[in-house]
Order: sequence, then structure tokens, then C-alpha cells
Amino acid sequence: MEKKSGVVEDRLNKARKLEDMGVRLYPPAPGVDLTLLEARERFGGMDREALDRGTGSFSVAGRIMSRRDFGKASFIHIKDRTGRMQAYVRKDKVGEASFAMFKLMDIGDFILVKGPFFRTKTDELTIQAEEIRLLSKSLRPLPEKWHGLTDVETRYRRRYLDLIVNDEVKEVFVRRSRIIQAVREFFTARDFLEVETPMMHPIPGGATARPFKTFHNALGMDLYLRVAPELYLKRLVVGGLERVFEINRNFRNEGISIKHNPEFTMLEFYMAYATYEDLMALTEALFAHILDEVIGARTITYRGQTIDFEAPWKRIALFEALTDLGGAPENVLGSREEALKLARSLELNVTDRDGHGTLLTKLFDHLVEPKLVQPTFVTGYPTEVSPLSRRNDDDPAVTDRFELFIGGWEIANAFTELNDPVDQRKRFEHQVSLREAGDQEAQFMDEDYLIALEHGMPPTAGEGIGIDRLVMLLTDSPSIRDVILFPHMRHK
RNA sequence: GGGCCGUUAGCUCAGUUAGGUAGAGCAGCGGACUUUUAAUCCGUUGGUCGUGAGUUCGAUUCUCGCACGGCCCA
Repeated sequence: MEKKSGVVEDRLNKARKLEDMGVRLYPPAPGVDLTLLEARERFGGMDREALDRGTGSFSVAGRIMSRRDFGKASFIHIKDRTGRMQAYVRKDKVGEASFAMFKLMDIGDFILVKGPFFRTKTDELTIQAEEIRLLSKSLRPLPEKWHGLTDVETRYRRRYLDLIVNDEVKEVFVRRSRIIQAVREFFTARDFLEVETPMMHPIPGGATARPFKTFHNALGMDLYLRVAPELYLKRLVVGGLERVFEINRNFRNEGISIKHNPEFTMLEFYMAYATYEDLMALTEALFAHILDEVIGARTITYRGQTIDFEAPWKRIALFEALTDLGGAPENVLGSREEALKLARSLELNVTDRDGHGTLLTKLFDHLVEPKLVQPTFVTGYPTEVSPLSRRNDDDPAVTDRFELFIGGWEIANAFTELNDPVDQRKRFEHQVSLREAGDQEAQFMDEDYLIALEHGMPPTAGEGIGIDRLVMLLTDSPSIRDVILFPHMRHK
């Protein structure tokens, strides 16, 4: 527990004085007639004379954000979820006792104000207090009114203060909510069923990532926080739920950065009788819907660069992108040794056991990804790095898969699903061999999933879209922490 | 994991040039003030200078370790 500062002592003293006066510090909520926005809509269009003819008396409620005191009167601003409004409190209007109580109220307290509306000398719409009531006492001061709260550590650790003081922060999270709502609308309108699958997995799977491990006491078994819902969603497709989607958290036990939080929100959807090429068109349509609903334009600005979402988006094969956009020499495509040599010279994090496809993908991530600012579908991912994707009919060394890049980041990953249980078993076996060789991100053998596939899964395509990165793009936020209400921090 | 930067009052920041136990604004407290809006005016409280060692007569300041945060790299 933090040491109490003198400021808290002062407020506790005032709280005691209020109680001595018979004022309840934390009464039950009263009825409130109008939100501050409703009040503004109702009276904001009226001039001084019209207001002075009488508006009737209404109650509003909110948190005191500022106060300017005079001897026997005071101006305050209160804030509710819809906005701010000035209130004018005069001793001769509220009475001696109420005014004495008001004098003991602080910035940060929640109050109810009841009265008519008028315009001040400076033409500001203001409620004239005829009645004032304490709704909840605040014992700690808000951040400073002029400079506000800028310390990023405090902003993230005490997000509530950030939200109270920095209005634009709330706007980011309002937009986040609207984006997710638009995603739901898009999929439910296309006959997709929203589902929830387990967050705790006996066998982690569905992504190349290190899981968090936990333990179930009653069952006496290890469980892993999911790194992806993929294998469960595909079991549902086996079960006849031919179109499903889930928007929920994934957990990956890796470093924290401007683009990574250990828990992040992922949209995954699966569509039977579709291919990864169908999903490219569907993704373009999804983004068009989100942009129309949330932004009202098909173009955005992110960190000063313009991004144009008008379809069709550019499509390029990974190998081609590596040489044409990344400037890699042709010989890396034909020779694992050359690819390894180049990766080493670039000081990439590679190991001797990395296969040719893995090396080319790492080279792509380094050389090409940051250059893909406009929406771009990259296809032709090596089978080696795509253990759950269907092999391409013409070239079994690559899969029917794409990743979508926007703003220099990976935003989506999609593929035609591997529904051949025999091939899937081989892929798992390869993953297990990688794991045994020391790759902690490699996947596990999942017999239960293989049994599901052996019952038969229709030809299906599936996709995952990182919601946090999408929200970053659409809110011009430089860090993932700016779009997650409570980003992870070290214990202080 | 590596590099660089930061941490001083509730909040936003000075100060450390060259070591001598800290300042401002806002907030708070007391006073004046019945149309202010960064209200104004007068007075005033408030600090383990992130933390632990070292050097020194003396450390917020110098050195080293650690914690937390930020950015970059892997």
C-alpha cells in the first residue's frame, strides 16, 4: 500500500466534516434526467433570451473536473460519459447549508446538479444549480489540469486516470469497440456462427509459438493457455459448423514490444467449401465494411503514410517478393547454403537446423515485410513453415496460403486447411522432430485432432486477423499498448 | 538477451555546470472575491531526489549493482 500523501489526508478530513454535516459520502444512485450531451442537444441551440424565458429544471450528474471559486459563488465543469458541462453554483440559489457542503467538495467528486440552463457572459451553456448533491467522494487528486497525465508508465498502470484526463484515449477504445462490432456484423451477415472454444488446452497447438503453462489441481494435469484457437475451430467444421468465427484472446510466451503483448486479440474464421483465394476477396470485403462503418473512407493515414484499402490489393509470391522487393540474390532461392549465408550476414536469428523454407521466410520477414505498406497478399509460403496448410497442387513444397501485410506488419494469415489426415500426421511428426531438436516453438502431436480429421473435414479455408494491430492502424497508434486497456507490465 | 535514454512534491517539470541535505507551476491548505473558464490577488503546507552499496568530512549530483519504464537491435 502506497503511503498516504497530505492531499489524501486533507480529503479524508473534508469527508469527515461532510459526514458530520449529515452528508452521505457514497449514497445509492439517484435518478438523472439528462446526460450532458442530451442537455446540450436540447438547449445548446437556444440563445440567451430563449433560455432566460425558462428551460425547466433538470438533473445531471458527473465528475467535477475543474472549479473556479469566488466568495459566494463558483463555476465548475462536470464530466459524464457523453461530455462536459459547466455548472454555476451560487450561495443564494442553493442555500446556506448546501453551499457549505459544496465548499467541501473536490475536483474528482461525483455530484448531481439540478436546475435550469442559461448562458454566461461568454455565451457558454451552463446549468444553474438550484440543488447540488454529493454522489461519491474522491479521496485522491486527479492529474494536473493543464499538462495532464503524460508519464506512460502511470498511464498504462492506472489506465483509469488516463481515461479520465486524456479524452483522446477513450476515443481509441471506442473505435476499437466499433471495429470489433463491424467484424461481428460482417460475419454474422454471411451466416457465420460466433463460437467460443477453450482458452486452456491440454495440448497447445495452432501456431508456432511458446505457450504459457499452468496446472489444474483437481484434474492433476498440465494445461496450456492457448496460442491459437485453430484446431478447435476446425473440429467444429468437422462437426458440421461450416462457417464459424471467434474473436478472443491468444497467449504467447514471448517478449513484449511495440507490436507484441503476451495476450492479444485474434479473429479467426473458417469457411467450408472455400479456398484461400476466396478468402482474399472476403478479406478485401471485410476491410471495406470496417472502413465504411468506422472511418467513413477507404484511405487512412498511419504515422504519416497514406494507406489505400481500395480493392483489389496487390498479390505477390513470397519467393518473387524476396528477390524483386527485398533485393535478395536469385541464388538464395535455389540453395539452402546461400540462404543461410545471407541470413548470417544480416545477423538474423537462424540456426543450423533451419530448413531452406524457414530461412527464406526469415529473410522475407527482414528484407520485405517492412516495405509492404499498402495492403499486400503474399502467397506461396513454404510447406515447412506451414504445418496446418494444404499443399499446393502444382508445387508441394509450398502451400495454398497467404499472409496479409499492411503498414509494414503482418496483419492476417490464411490458408486452405490441410484436411488430409495422413499428410497432417506427417507434418506433426516433423514438428515433433523439430521440438526434439530444441525448437521450443514447434508444435506438438495432437492425436485427438487427427482423429477428428480422420472422420473427414470438408475442403475449408481459414484465416486469422490480429485485431490489436488492425486497431493500431485504424487509430494511428504507434504502440500496441495504446490499443490495449491494460497492457502487461512488470510487477512494481 | 544487447545498446542508448529516463526515474526529483499528488501532476507537469527545473536544478546537478565544478559534490555543501532542493525549486517552480498546477493541485492542496488559510484569507479576499456572486458571470469564471489555465479565473485573479495575498499568505502557506508538502520531498526517503527509484533502490542498495562504494568513494568522500559531506552524495539528488561522482562510480558500480539492482528495480521499473521508454526507444532501437536480436
